[in-house]
Amino acid sequence: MTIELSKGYDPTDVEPRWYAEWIRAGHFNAEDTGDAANAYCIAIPPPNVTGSLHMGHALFSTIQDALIRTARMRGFNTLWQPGVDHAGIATEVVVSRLLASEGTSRKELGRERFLQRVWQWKEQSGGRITEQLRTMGASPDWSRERFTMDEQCSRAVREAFVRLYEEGLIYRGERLVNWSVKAQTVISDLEVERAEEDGELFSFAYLFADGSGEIIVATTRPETILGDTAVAVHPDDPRYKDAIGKQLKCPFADRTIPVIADSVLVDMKFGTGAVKVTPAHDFNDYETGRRHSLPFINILNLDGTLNENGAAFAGRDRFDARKAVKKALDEMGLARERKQHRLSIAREARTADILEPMLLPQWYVHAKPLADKALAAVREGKTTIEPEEWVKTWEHWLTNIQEWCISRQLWWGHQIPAWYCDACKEITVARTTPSKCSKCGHTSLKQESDVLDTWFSSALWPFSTLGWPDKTKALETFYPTSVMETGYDILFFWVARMMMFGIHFMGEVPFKRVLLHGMVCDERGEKMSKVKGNVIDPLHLIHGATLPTIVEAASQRGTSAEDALKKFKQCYPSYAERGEGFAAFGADAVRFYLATNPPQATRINLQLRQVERARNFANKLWNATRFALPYLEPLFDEGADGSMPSAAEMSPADRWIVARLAAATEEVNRGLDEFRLDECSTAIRRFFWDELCDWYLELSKPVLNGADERAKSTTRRVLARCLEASFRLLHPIMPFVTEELWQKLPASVRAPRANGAVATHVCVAKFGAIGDYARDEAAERALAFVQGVITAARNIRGELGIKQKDAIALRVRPASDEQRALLTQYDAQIRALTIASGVTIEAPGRRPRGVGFAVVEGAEVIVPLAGLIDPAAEQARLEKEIAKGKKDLEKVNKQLSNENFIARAAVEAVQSTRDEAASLAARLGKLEEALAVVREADAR
RNA sequence: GCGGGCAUAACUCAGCGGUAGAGUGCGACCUUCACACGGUCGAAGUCACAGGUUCAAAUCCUGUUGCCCGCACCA
Repeated sequence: MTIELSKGYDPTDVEPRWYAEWIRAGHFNAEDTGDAANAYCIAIPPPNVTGSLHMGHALFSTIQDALIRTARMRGFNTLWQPGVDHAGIATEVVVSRLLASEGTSRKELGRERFLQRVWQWKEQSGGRITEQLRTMGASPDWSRERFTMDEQCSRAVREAFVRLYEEGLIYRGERLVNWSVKAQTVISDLEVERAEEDGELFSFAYLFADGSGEIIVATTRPETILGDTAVAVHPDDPRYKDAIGKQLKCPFADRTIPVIADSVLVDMKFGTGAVKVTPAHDFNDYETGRRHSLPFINILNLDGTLNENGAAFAGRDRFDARKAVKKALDEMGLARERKQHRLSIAREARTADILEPMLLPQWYVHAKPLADKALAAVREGKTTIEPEEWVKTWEHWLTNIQEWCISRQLWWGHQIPAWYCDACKEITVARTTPSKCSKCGHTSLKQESDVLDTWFSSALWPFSTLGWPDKTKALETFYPTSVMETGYDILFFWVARMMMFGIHFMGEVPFKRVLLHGMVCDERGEKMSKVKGNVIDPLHLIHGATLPTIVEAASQRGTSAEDALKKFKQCYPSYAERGEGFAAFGADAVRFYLATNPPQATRINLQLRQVERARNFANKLWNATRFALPYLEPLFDEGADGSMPSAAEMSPADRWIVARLAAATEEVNRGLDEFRLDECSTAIRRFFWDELCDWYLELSKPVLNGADERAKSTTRRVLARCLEASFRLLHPIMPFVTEELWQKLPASVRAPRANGAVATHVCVAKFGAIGDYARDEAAERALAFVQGVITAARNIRGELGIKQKDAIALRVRPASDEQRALLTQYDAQIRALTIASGVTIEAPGRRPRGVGFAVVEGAEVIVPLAGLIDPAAEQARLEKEIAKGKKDLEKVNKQLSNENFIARAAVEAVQSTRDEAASLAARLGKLEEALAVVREADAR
């Protein structure tokens, strides 16, 4: 039987096939065994139901899938818990837009019909991302997919809310919150996006009520004058000493406000040193208001218009009112100065609406006691955070924890299970809809219309998905989960809150390790956004796309093709200059590329050429296998022995490659355990490409094509085993190509499952473990010599410009019997790889004239140049070598002449330096002798 | 303002106490029967700057400069 592979690897053909096959085989399914010791679990950071795959998802799915696949191959009962969250604001925005396009609105439909509509939208177009994760090769247990709004998660949310309320950790209170007029809801402090923008600082005068003059204050929001309840000055400010305590006239209302002294709010050096105080519409003023017991005057309606406190401006929109107030002050002769001013503006992320601080009753979680426990858990090592740079940030945030506002004025979400009694106004909080008031027994109850923050349900995710509040077998098996892997940017949003709730409700941390990754940015390090026109769709990299398609997807709708292309080229200069689209690089390539980035990087600057490089690596795997398969034919026979040969049977090259495999296996395992996928990918790439392909395959060719059947059999098995082992090591990062190629190998060389049973797929074959293969120092030394001779000869060829077609008559003078034997054994290989007509073993004696010369491990490599090139060219090359050798030797000698070094450095350090000096000196001596010969020849 | 991080080859980044590494890019040569998505050879770095600790510092400490990220402030 002969398996023929096409010349190049085509991921588009391979990837979908294997995904379907894995699912069919049920390999991703976990079991609720109750055996926690053998369980491995990661709860997916649930993507938004509105979302579609972006680079961030591609990154997390690559990392988590690699960890999950490794654990599965190692024989753990592995659960990657999938699901999406309901994304309160985002979903309402999406569906509201849809409704607007249909000429209707949320309000028009009413709560019930609106929610029906959202569910309908969710069924049709929500959760597209879970399909896309399949394209990435992600291997969660899809049979357990959860949604934060499904029955199970909703029950957990109600239970959590009620318990926290009963424990006094949830309360309703009136505080200043960030109100979004456009989104019609409050948002939490964490979700506020601040940016510097240009604005105007407007100054005007407050007149004293007694007519004794004025105080000038400045503001960027003149309409808030209507809510002012004081003007503050610094108590130490001599300018205003007499003003303190006096009353000022409100320009638009029939009331007066006091001048107060406050050293916290007022910076004497800023502006006039006097500040208007609007406690109901500014966070600092709010605190000031509380300190001085000032009245809180709310001037805004929820729709952003001014309310009855807005006097003449009542009913006008906040921004109209601003203009009108300025004009009015102008007309009253109170306006003083206008100047351009940079200020930081708070906006809501989804709608870009300017947020208004407003005084509204909301529900809060009293976070402090929960945060203390989360803090302690990390300090006590119950949960580790990696990379550890983030621990300080974690500590800082949790020690300064703010109350968590959990109510949102949305319809889409978990409606708060609190009921207000019409009769006594008391609040009844209950798991199921109560029939009467818990206080007065009245039956006229109305449920709180607000819903909970999406993060509230997400915070329960690691255990709500496993069946909490019931005591389930799944919880017993998989809680605490093994790892939480996510972007550092949601350390607070999510990780901290999961920790708080996990510890509180489960009595145990929700995960043992927190692994954080960075943000995928464009080539220049800019965050991806449609505004910048630098968004890359991972699916375009996977399936291929033309440049116009890529560019169109990169930018906002409505951007001209020309502009979009210009922006794109700026963001990806090194790639865009080619003017090409993407070939279908495949999910494996995208994964491999993403895995090469170290986890400490807060930014991963997308290098499109590197994705290409990763694709090339897949092709390399393919072609190495394509080369090997015909030679492996005997291993396909019934009952063929595909075992790894014993060391005694193997040649030095065989032992060497197995030793290198052992090293790679070690590095890959270490990399995985230390959350360093970059080191895994480097190690496996180096082993496969630089060692297996560049050396072992080349050295094996003469053996495989030769007549020595025993050597052939050994090499065949070593080669097959190395390929097989490589595919297993690489599988967690490049699942598709490794599965495809592993399946093509003879069954006789394929590893079984971790439990010894036959593995039908590489995705369940035993993962390579440290100790599976033997290190072999003698073989490494031997091959260093053989490779050294070949490299030296190639170097002479290359530097002296010997033509490829010209064979050299290589001569080597070995420094030991071992070297002599290796030269004989690898005669064919050395000839082939250096394009030599022969390798003559040179007896000791005088150096011949007219040769290229090099020293390798004490042996002399001699390349006669007669008839090929002018031997004089060798002089320059030798001089360069000698100069380099002298410099190295000088450095080492200097160190050895330092008495302190000899006396104080570690014994091994001194010895290795001495050895180094000796070998450098010997080498230099030989090179100098060779140079002398060249000069002599030249002089004649 | 407070806190954190980063400065290493043209680019993107590893290395974090014992003679400077990778990939890309660059230059030269090669279509040799796995792969041009390839092969061989080569050029390229006072490891930001200034001090200190050490026998030894890219690596540890201090300071300076320049970037970046949080948090706060910006009337």
